[in-house]
Amino acid sequence: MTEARAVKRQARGRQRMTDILDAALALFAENGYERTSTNAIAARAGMSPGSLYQFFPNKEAIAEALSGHLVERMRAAHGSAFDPSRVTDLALDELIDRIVDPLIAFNVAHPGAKALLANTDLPASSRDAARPLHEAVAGRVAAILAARVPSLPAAERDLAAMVAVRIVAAMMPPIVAADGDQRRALTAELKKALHGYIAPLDARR
Amino acid sequence: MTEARAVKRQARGRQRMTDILDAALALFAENGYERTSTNAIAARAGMSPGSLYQFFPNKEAIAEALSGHLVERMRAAHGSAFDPSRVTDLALDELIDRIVDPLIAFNVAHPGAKALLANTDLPASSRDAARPLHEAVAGRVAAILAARVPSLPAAERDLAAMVAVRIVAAMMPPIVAADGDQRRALTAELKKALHGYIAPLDARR
Amino acid sequence: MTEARAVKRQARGRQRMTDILDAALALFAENGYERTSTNAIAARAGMSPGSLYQFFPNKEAIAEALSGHLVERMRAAHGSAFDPSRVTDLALDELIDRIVDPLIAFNVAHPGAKALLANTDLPASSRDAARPLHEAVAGRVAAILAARVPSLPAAERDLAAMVAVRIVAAMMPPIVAADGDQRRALTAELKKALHGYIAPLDARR
Amino acid sequence: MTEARAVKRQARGRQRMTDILDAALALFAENGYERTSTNAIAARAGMSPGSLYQFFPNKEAIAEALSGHLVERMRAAHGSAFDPSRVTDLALDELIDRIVDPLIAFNVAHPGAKALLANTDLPASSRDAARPLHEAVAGRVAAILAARVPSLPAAERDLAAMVAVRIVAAMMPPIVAADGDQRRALTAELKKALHGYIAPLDARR
DNA sequence: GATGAATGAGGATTCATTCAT
DNA sequence: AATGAATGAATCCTCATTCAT
Repeated sequence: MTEARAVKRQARGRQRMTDILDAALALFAENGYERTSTNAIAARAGMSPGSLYQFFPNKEAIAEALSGHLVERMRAAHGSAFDPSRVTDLALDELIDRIVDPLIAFNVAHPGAKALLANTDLPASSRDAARPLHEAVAGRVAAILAARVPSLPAAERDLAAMVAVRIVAAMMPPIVAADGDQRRALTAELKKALHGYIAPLDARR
Repeated sequence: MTEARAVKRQARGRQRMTDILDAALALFAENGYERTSTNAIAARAGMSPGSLYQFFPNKEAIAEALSGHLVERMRAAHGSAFDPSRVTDLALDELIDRIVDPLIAFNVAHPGAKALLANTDLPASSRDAARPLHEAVAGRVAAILAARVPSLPAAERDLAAMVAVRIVAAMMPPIVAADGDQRRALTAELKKALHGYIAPLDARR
Repeated sequence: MTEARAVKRQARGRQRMTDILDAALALFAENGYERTSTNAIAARAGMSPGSLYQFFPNKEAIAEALSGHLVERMRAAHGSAFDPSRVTDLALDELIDRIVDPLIAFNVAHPGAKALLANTDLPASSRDAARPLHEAVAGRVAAILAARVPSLPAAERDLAAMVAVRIVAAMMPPIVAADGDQRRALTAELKKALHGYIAPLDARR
Repeated sequence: MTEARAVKRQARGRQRMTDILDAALALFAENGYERTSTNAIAARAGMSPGSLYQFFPNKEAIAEALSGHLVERMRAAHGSAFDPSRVTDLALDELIDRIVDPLIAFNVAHPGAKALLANTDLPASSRDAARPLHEAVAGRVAAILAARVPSLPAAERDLAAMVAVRIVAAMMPPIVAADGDQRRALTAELKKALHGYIAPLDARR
């Protein structure tokens, strides 16, 4: 069947795209965006440069797609980790655990991610590769705040969510780089910081 | 006088070095380290490529010197801003104001600084261009904490200082980018976050 | 056929390498190694600078390959020119003719060769580009001497071969530069010089 | 006195020129002509680049002057070494000793000389930097031959002188590079070669 | 005369991208 | 669709030479 073949082709195409993104993630993390050549990405992905350009029109597009890909994966990892409807039942510390722990787990699992996402070393267009991700997480946090403190004005709430996310992002690199007790200690500090910042708001409910 | 001439020459040399660093700061901030060519730096600094290389042996050295330069300037801006001996007399909020406000003023005055200093986009050697700066500030913060809460174990204190500095650094880009009310609002949030994190420690004194 | 294509590709690759070496030989001979730019080599070879670097990792490698190439070609030209087993039957003058004439023919055919091979103007690594060639020829000469004068101690024989080769090399530039009667006259002198040097040794057999 | 001052100035000028040539000789010998920068020559000569250009209009002129300088020095070294009027009284071997030994002594004393003089690594114009020197020595040899074998046609005699000089030049590098027994052995071979070549001519007297 | 800072053209090399096969 | 050879603009850096002091 022509259709079956088309399906297979598409599947194969998706796989090759994923290969490219995986290769790019690894190489960007190792050497940075600029110091990674498209030829190197193609080679690591097991294809020719020409093939790579059948999936992405240029290097920048790879960075953009990669960041989108990571956002999705992180969203997935995070979203499934706790039940948003029960958010109001939880103690603040418990809530923070449920938000922060999966984020850390994800970043530990994809150590390249932070390198890419925290990065200024990107062409202007994808400079804020991290933004969609930040916004995705901030949106969740804002939603949670809205649920817990319905009286909080939207502007205040969104601002607080943004700040919280920035604090998390700021602590992520040393957390990922550390391990064992070090990582636990840093994680504890991050949670203290979040608690200190959010508790006054949370108290208003 | 030969001596007078030597003095003038040196002054001119220093000026040209500063021109280079200014040009580099501007261009690194605009386009990142890798996307900035040494020829472009020379042109922006009003000199030929050859002249630039009379002051710096290579591109990397420019980045390093620039980061050192910024660290010094920031240290100066910050250090002179308040009297460390009176640190124990101040209310925590007052203290936070005195630490944070000059940092923000400096970063606003040198909008390139954060781009460079927060940056991963640097050759390995100067990769952590920001570290000396972070450490300088963290050191000050740790000293202040030590003065205010002598009972605090050194390790705990240094960790807290590091976290505080990271929170400040994390909030700097949007603060610098914003202005007017926006900037004031963001600054207020930063201070709330610092307060929330530090108050429990500060209470132990 | 994939195989046919691969074969064709390889042939093309070899041709392009030869083009590069030919261009380099011509330009090195005209202007010397240092004054020859890789871009000029590429242009003369009818390709872009980038292509050149697909065949050689750097300029030095071109010089090395070129010298190897010339050595091989000269060895071929020389080696096939007379039958080594009959060496003992020949009169000395006849022998000298059979050695010298093909060397001259080769150098006349590749006027760049001497320029490159006699050359000190080379990066240290290929500085003695001429050595393998000298050694190749000296080795042949030594073998011939060994065959003709078995009683000759090896050290003496090798030394004599080296000297003979140096005499030949020393006379090559004017011989190549001259032509007609001039060249014949110079060639005759070279042969006289070789005869005068070797005859006493040869007499010992 | 103005005149005394002028004399002193000139002496000083000559000294500085000599300094430049010495520096150039050393550096050319170490790194070759192209890899030696005029700035390096000036520095080694203890002056500024600007001053160097008061004595020589460009780099090439330094090479040319250097070669002229060496020719003169070699001529001096050689010329004073034996009495040309007694040339006919000497045995051939004795004659060869008296010609060759001072040449070797000179080259050993100025190891840079051969590097420069044998060199193809020079801009076209001074490419044959060695020619004047070769010609100077060849002229002496021709004169000696003329004195010993008056019947020898001029053309034949000049050709023989040229060949003899080339043989000497060809053996000079290994002789200079060797030392002790090695050098003695190589020198002996050189003399054998000269003897073998010249004896038939010399016999005609 | 001397200085040495300044110049800027030029050179080796890399790499994002294209295109003939 | 895939390949990988080919491209050539762009990069960092050097150095012969000039010129204001």
